[in-house]
Amino acid sequence: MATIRDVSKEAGVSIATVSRALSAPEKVSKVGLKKVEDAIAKLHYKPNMLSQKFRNKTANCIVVLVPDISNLFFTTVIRGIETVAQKKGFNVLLGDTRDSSTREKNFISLVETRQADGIIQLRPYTSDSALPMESVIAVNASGCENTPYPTVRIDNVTAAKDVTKYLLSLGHTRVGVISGLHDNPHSVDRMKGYKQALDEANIPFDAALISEGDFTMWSGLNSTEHFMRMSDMPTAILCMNDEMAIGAIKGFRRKGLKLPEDMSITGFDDLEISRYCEPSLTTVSQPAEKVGEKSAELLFKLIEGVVPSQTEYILPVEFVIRESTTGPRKQ
Amino acid sequence: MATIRDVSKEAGVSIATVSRALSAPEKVSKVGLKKVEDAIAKLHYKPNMLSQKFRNKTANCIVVLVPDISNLFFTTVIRGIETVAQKKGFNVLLGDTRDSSTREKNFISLVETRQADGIIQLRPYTSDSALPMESVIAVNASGCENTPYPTVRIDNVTAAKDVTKYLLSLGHTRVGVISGLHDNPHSVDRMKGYKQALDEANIPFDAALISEGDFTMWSGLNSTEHFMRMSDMPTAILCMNDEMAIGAIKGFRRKGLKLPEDMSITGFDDLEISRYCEPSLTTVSQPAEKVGEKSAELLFKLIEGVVPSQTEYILPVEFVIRESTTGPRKQ
DNA sequence: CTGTTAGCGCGTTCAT
DNA sequence: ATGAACGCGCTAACAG
Repeated sequence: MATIRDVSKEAGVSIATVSRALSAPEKVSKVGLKKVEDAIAKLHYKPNMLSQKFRNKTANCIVVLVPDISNLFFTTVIRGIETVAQKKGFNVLLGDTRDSSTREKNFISLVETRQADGIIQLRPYTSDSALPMESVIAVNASGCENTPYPTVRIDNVTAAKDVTKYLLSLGHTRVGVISGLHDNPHSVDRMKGYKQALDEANIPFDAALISEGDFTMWSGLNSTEHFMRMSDMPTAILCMNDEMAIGAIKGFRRKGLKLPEDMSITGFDDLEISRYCEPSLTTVSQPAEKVGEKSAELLFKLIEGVVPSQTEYILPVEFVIRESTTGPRKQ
Repeated sequence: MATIRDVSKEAGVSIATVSRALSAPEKVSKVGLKKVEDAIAKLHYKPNMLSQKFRNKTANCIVVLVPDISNLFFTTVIRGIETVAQKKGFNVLLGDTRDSSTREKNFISLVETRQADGIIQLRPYTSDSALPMESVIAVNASGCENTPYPTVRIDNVTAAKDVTKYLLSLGHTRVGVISGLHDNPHSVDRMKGYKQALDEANIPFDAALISEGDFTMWSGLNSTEHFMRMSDMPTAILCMNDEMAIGAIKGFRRKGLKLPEDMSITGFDDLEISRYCEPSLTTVSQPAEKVGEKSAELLFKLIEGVVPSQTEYILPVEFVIRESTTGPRKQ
């Protein structure tokens, strides 16, 4: 492993000249430059970035905290982050937390120990999330209401309210919900929107219409059991993400229901797959990649010490109507 | 930012003692340890890992080169890699190459500049992939036949052959293929298996039955146009991955075909979603997470300088029969 | 068990 | 335009 010293000897110049040739070539004479370049080529010299980082006290690296790397929504956000990081010359460290706070803490300590310069957290804030804001620069992507640090998010409440209103407008009066875990902030916000829509339509809230899932396809499928057992089944189900909606579709079909005639289903996220399922999914399209880009831009501003004009960005969503929703059957 | 020197002053001991207290506490007296611990707590000291890495000449970091981070198959492999890396105390840098060789080269140089200790490449080897093996420690996950460096893979040829044989055994005689790009090594290997099965059954190869896709759902859907225009359509289609199979299902359904009665479809990979589509997908289940784990274990051996007993691991696949295949309609 | 010393590879003064 | 010298924070000898 050739070092800068080896190059300087080979080129017959000082270390400082080699260093300058690399970082500020305009400050080096033509001949000097040539000698250095030749020596570098001959020795196959590559600067030791570990040393540079140490010297410059910057890791040029950010950590992305993701609860589940095999979740399509998250990976799309990550792609947006990657795009911006790339432009800035930063690397992205993968922090696959798997909902373990121990693992999360370990990744956070990467910043505290200078192995990374900042964090983007891809899960809604909860009070136990314990990001030590005083020692760590962080941005929350896909946040919720009341996130106490910089965040890029959508308006979950309004989005869920709009979906519910749409279902009501089709003539549904009993609208079921397959929610995420009840204490998940996304669940909380979306449930709030659902209730608001019911309220405005003077439809009483019925707890029996809520089935708690955990954002997985399996839990969506599983929830259909609950609804099928009801004597007065809902005619439409609002699912709090696309995965659960896909699971629900599978579940209802297995029971012999015709979709969407017997049951309207809506999702949330608009994964690419949702266009291809049968029936294709009516859902809320989140600008996942944009969320990633915006979060990264915000984080880099913070890292550079710029005080951003806003610390909360609410990105617009788009409600996409496809085949999985229709009016209720006439009794 | 407190340094080790600050701690040593605060504790009234030498720098070396602090260092030892951290890395080899058994070599420090109880009182010394206590003093150091108190000082650390008081100063909120966190060791500068950038410095440690520099000193130890190891980044404790590996790069995962992935063509597309929003591909479910890849992310599952990554999860396996992450698990093992975590155990080893290594971090995972995300190298989202997006099939750009420029980007790929940049990530490779992370190793050459000591920012990472090794690479796992999640795409089949091609001669242009240009991994400089002499200067970079690397493992290829999801490789193909004839990969010239350590690799963990499945037997694509046999797997595709088995799928084809299964379709033939159901009575299909015209079996179509939706392939990946024709020069993609996965496509090549799987096509080889397809042809072998035809050969053994004495069925002549018909180029008209091959439609070239690019492993995306969209290309799968698009390929159905080709088959629908044929006067003698195939009765079964082997898709070279699940995404294209899902796209194909959508396409055929739109044309009014009944699945699987009018057309049997098979996939490859066994994504989680494939269990939930309609009809659920008959496919080849790859041990994606295992592939990731095995690759990482192999890479760490290489990093540690251990000469592994094998440099090629072929992991078993499982053929999963679900609803998307049946015998051809009687004429 | 402890402290002193000498670098790791690089960038950056400050002279020349 | 160039070089000598210092130090970033830490670990690993060595000597005591």
